[in-house]
Amino acid sequence: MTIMNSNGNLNAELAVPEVVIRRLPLYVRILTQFSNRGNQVISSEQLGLMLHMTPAQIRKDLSYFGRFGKQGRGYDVTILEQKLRTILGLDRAWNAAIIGMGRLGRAVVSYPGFAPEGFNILAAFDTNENIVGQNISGLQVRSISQLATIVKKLDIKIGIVSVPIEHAQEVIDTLVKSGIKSILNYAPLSPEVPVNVNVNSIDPVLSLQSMTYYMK
Amino acid sequence: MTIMNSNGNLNAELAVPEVVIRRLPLYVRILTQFSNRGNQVISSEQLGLMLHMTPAQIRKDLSYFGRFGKQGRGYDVTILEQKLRTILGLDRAWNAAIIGMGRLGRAVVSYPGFAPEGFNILAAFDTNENIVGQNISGLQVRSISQLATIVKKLDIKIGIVSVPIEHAQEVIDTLVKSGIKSILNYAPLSPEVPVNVNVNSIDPVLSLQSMTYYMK
DNA sequence: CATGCTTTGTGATAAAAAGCACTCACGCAA
DNA sequence: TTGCGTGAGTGCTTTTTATCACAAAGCATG
Repeated sequence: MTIMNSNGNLNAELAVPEVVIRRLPLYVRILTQFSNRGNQVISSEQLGLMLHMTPAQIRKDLSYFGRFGKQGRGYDVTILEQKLRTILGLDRAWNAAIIGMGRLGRAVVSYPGFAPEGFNILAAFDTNENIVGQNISGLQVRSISQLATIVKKLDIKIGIVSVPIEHAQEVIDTLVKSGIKSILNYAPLSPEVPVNVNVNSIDPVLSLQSMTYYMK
Repeated sequence: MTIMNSNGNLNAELAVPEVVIRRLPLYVRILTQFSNRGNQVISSEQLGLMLHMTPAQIRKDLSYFGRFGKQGRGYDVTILEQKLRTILGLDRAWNAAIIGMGRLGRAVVSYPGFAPEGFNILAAFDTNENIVGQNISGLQVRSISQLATIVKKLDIKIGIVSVPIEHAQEVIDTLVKSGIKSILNYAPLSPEVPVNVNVNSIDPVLSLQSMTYYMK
């Protein structure tokens, strides 16, 4: 992609702030809803109302990637959705593997929200020999020793970590060694990873623990 | 609490930024680990290493609430942990109710991470008459029509929403009407709530959708 | 095809957050 | 006791993020 920066220099790809990237999926979600309701055009004001943000912020965010709107009119819902999906890499499917098939892991693989968005959990792993070999939600649980092989064979790009905290860092190291660059982590720790690896942690307890501050 | 601000005015309680509040539970977590390993003192540098943040930021964050450290030495692990727990309101237990006892709701109530941190899910609700009356993980599922009554009776302060997106806003409205001020939301939407109500959403799909941006 | 209304895209400005760097308190050792 | 090394607390600076406000573009209407 070629982007012109404010000095007029070509090919000086300006880094898009991570906060902006984290908001794009929200826009995609609203656009999908809007298009399902049959709307063809949406304004930054409408988007802002639905997401509780200012229209200016939405326009700024979008302006990092191009000019998608029409003055006096707004954005074409379908086109903008498609553009954002392409920018985010959501115009294709992504294969994932999950490590840790205890209660949490079982819940994650049975969660019906991933597949419709193109995230396919194709392999499940565990260290516990009692669990290895079991069939859970259509997935044959494999030994973690096979991770690297399967990652290559099935073109897996995302690792989902749902092991107890004691094993989490070790499992993450194994994922990194297998070439995984994106990790969704359910264990309550701040893992150590190389800079070129992306970890995103899901931690409902942290959410609760900050909410209580305001409950007095 | 009495705080002196930079102008020397007393009782001018300065608002603590929300980002700071969201980081405090991370500090608590590390302090607990540290104290379990038998360490008595920790420095902002050590904390920063474990959490991948600068020592200066940690000291700044803590300085919103008081002076807890000793120069040349660091922070007393136990004392700091206790102070932060008190600040966050974690020196007591909090009762929660969950609404939506489908697959996701079942996973949430069986998650063993809440109770040890003092978050007790004392009641479960659903709209589906086939589910109401069932006993799930020791909880008798009740009809949503009883929500307000039970919230009062059991002193419930937190609502956990694990219903499908179609019912989420409606359920959240019901929680708000019952006097709930803190909501942990698992449904993929940005809910509409009054300003005095706090919603925190857990959304693994959004995490994945922003990670894919960097996977190219 | 002019006029008015709407809404984008974006420099400029403001606000918020993070980081720097220095002073001074504390502990320890000689 | 004095001197040294360490690390907290904090004013100041820098960086990042959000908001403002306005020119220009598009559409509708007569």
